[in-house]
Amino acid sequence: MARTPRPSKAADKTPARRAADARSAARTDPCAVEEVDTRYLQTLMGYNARRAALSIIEVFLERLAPFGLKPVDFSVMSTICHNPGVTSRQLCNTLNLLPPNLVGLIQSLESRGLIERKPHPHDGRAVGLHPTPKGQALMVQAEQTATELELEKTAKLTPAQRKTLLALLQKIYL
Amino acid sequence: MARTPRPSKAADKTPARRAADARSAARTDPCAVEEVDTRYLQTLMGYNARRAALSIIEVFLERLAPFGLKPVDFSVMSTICHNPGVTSRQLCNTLNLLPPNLVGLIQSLESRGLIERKPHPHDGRAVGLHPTPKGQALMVQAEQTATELELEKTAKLTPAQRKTLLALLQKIYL
DNA sequence: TATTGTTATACTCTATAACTATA
DNA sequence: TATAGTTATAGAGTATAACAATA
Repeated sequence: MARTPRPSKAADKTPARRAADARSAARTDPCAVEEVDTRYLQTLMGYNARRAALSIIEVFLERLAPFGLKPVDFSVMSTICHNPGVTSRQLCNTLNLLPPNLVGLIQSLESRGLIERKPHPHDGRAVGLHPTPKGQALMVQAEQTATELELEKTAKLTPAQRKTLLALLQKIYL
Repeated sequence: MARTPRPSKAADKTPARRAADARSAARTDPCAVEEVDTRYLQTLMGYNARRAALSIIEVFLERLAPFGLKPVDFSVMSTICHNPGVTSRQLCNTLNLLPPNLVGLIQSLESRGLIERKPHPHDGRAVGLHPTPKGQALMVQAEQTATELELEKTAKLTPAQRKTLLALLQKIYL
């Protein structure tokens, strides 16, 4: 998954120096690139948010594999545990999932004995999703594992920076 | 892609009304969930970064569609334009892509006349990738469009907050 | 008529193994 | 032997259309 990019050697060159290199290269060596300049992409929030998310998800997949949970499974199970009786439709709206893609996931969680489906008290069309004791026990461990790896992946941030980052990201998608 | 969550019918209930419903539900209706609690997920950087990234990418796909560019195409073309002569391997290392997935992408960009492949001056195995004038002209417009939509999607942030957010995200994945 | 949940299905994205040509 | 690029392919993730049951 992660191809570790190695540190750039010329990252501390000034723009002027870099331009001069490019001009001189244009004479003797018009094609070779020493260091890849990604300064423009790094000004884009979408690019940076995606790279950061994938960097965390990569470790998430490894650490949560023993629980048989991928990111979407995890978010669904966590939401069911914190909201017993929630419906599929509510999960879709909350987690930005599509109903057809949730069907197999719910069936899988049910067949593993992690959740139960009960009739909804007010709406005969809907089905309430409830965690089983087994599911709850699993998620206590899974959430702890997730929280731990998150702290590792954000180790370069102070607690205040971490809190700031969470709040600013929510300003984008909420 | 974007499931525009349509406004829920109960979304305009007052907090007081909502709380009253919840209390009454707690007695007579133990299974129905009024509001979905996502406070735990919101403490996870991976969750928030992914949601923010997808929120931006959703608009990115719409706005960049006229240019025939998806996020990865865009990042590859942008990197080629800012680094004429860059190789596929360098693109993979820089953008965290896998070589086999880049092959078809490069061929597509070449067949569209946006880039040219030239022999690498020092390494007979490698191929230098160069933007054509057509490709450069396209990317000037595409980057401007991307920058504009990014500013829209981060409109709730002050310029200082935006700068902070970019720097903190890079602390995670770089 | 609108909504919940479902089925079937297609499309995109990403990942792995193996090959070639060159260093 | 190691690396750049490629081929073929498999798997996961995400998308749309249409249907049955209920409101």
